[in-house]
Amino acid sequence: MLIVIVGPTGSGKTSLATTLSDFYHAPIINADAFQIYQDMNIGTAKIARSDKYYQRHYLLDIVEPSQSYSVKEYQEDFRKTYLELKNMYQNIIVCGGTGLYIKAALYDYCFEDEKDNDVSDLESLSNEELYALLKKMDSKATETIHMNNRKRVIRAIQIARTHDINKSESIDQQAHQLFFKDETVKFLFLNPNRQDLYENINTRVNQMIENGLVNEVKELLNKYELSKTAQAAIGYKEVIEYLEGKDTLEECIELIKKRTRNYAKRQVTFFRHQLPCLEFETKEALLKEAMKNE
RNA sequence: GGUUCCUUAGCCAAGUUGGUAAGGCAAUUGACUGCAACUCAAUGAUCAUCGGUCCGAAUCCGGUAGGAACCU
Repeated sequence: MLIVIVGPTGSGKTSLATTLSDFYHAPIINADAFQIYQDMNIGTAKIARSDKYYQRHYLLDIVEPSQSYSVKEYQEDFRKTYLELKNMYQNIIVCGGTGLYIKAALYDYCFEDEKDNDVSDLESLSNEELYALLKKMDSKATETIHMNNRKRVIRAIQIARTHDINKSESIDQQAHQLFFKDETVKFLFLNPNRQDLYENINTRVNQMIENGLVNEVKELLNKYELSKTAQAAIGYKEVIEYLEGKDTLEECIELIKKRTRNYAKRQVTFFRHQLPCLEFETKEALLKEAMKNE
């Protein structure tokens, strides 16, 4: 059985996963886009290396912050790890907050090899022009992508002109079913009451600062040239701006809190609608379901 | 005590010669197939309050409440 635990940041997924890991004697595969990175610990609320449970986690610290990483790589890494673990364990836990990664890993999303992905020629075009262009190359994609969503419009154009089939066709070819067909998958969604969640996020950010987030970022900057993806992490990009003198520490902290709250909200929407989850407001309720029958 | 000024959605804030209120942030809801801790969309006020002038007032006049500055 595959037990997938999802929830917004600060909901308490990690401790849940630990409890279930004990109960089922199961390893935990990380499904968090930034815990993938080495040396990004405090800001991603990653379990400590010194923690006795650390060894049970997979796909933590597998990439250097100087490298970029994306869904495609995650899909590959996940599936490889899953197949290896499957030989040794009856149950496996997946735990994380990156909905897209989970969906791509578990469903039959299909990513082709990327060829020439230079889109600099598109950058000067207006949203309208881009949209018109996409309409010609993949008019169906136009139905689901909003004109103002530049990033997605450009990506769809890029797919259409570098691959044999465009984005819509690729999606239509998929069966939209679980990739590992003989596996039972349980999606459990921990969704605490909003107010509690936000309060928890606020105090957690304060703790990160107390635990030395600023220092972690300094060391990170010394050691690596951060990749575009690694730089995008909430908590890191804000501290970088603070270190550059663009913000006071106070403003920086408030910004991290705000962005984290916004992010948590988006996560909730994703889990609610994009994955077939059973939703629970408390850890206890979720555990009860997770430990049922077996 | 006196003079002047201010009061627009949870917060910041536009509002032109009076013709039924820009925008930003937050919040809520939603989208989501290669940067996803990303990117994007939708949703709210009758303008402190009472009264007056006017066909019509957030915009003009007066009272009340709250606030700011200066003066004594």
